[in-house]
Amino acid sequence: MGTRDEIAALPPESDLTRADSLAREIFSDVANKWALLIIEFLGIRTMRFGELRDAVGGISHKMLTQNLRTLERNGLVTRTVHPTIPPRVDYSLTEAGDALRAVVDGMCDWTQRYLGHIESSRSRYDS
Amino acid sequence: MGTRDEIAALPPESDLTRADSLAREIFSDVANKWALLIIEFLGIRTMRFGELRDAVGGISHKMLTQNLRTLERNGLVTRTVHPTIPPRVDYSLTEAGDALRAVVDGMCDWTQRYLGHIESSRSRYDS
DNA sequence: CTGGATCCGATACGATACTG
DNA sequence: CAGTATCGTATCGGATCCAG
Repeated sequence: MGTRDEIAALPPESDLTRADSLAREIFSDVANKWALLIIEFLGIRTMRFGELRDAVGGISHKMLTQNLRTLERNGLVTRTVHPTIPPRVDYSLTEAGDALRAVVDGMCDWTQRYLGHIESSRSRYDS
Repeated sequence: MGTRDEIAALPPESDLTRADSLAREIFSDVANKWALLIIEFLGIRTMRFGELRDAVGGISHKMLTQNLRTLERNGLVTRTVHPTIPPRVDYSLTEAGDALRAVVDGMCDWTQRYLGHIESSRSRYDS
């Protein structure tokens, strides 16, 4: 009765189609360059603020603190302050953070694997 | 003779530590909210420009075209123009794009799984 | 319908200076 | 050493108008 076409034309289904606004917000929080890089490097081992800055590389003091605060608020990173002089602060992944790290690992692997493919695609496109 | 401590203090190893600037640039291209959402939805099926805009939701005309161009340039998305009136343009994932989609799927799963965890962590942090 | 161009506000980001 | 605050600048991103 003409409904087949309409069904076929319906919007697609996926986790994010069904997701509420909170899921979208979290996805946006997490799907950003600095947050993922921080997760990736903290996955190697617990690090101090300065170590993390050097490891990530190219991130400013301000962006690092800002992203670490968001990560801490979302419960992906724990912040341990040692009341010494000079102060020492250790950052490490929570269980949730480590689970995300596994995903980011996959993304790093993907980047390595398709590096050449992407490079040649770019030169083709730019010509 | 005292080198053990220095070795222990060396920067950590990881795919991204060894990565050259190109890998970093690609990672930055890919690790952004809109690009990942587009990849995720195109993974369901080939879509036209308008369908994709509706599916992603909340993305502006400008951001969609802009991100699609970058995705196309990097060889993650193919753009097929049908010379009809009105014009019809289909977007779909390449093999590289589909490989990335698998990673993004993992990220969507992660979001769903830790949604409650993150929500409670936030209220704890905000108090 | 798709897509480019432009204007304009929001915010991401870097540099710097200051505190404990 | 770690963190906050402030100031510019650059890029992000939305709204709108016009063209094929």
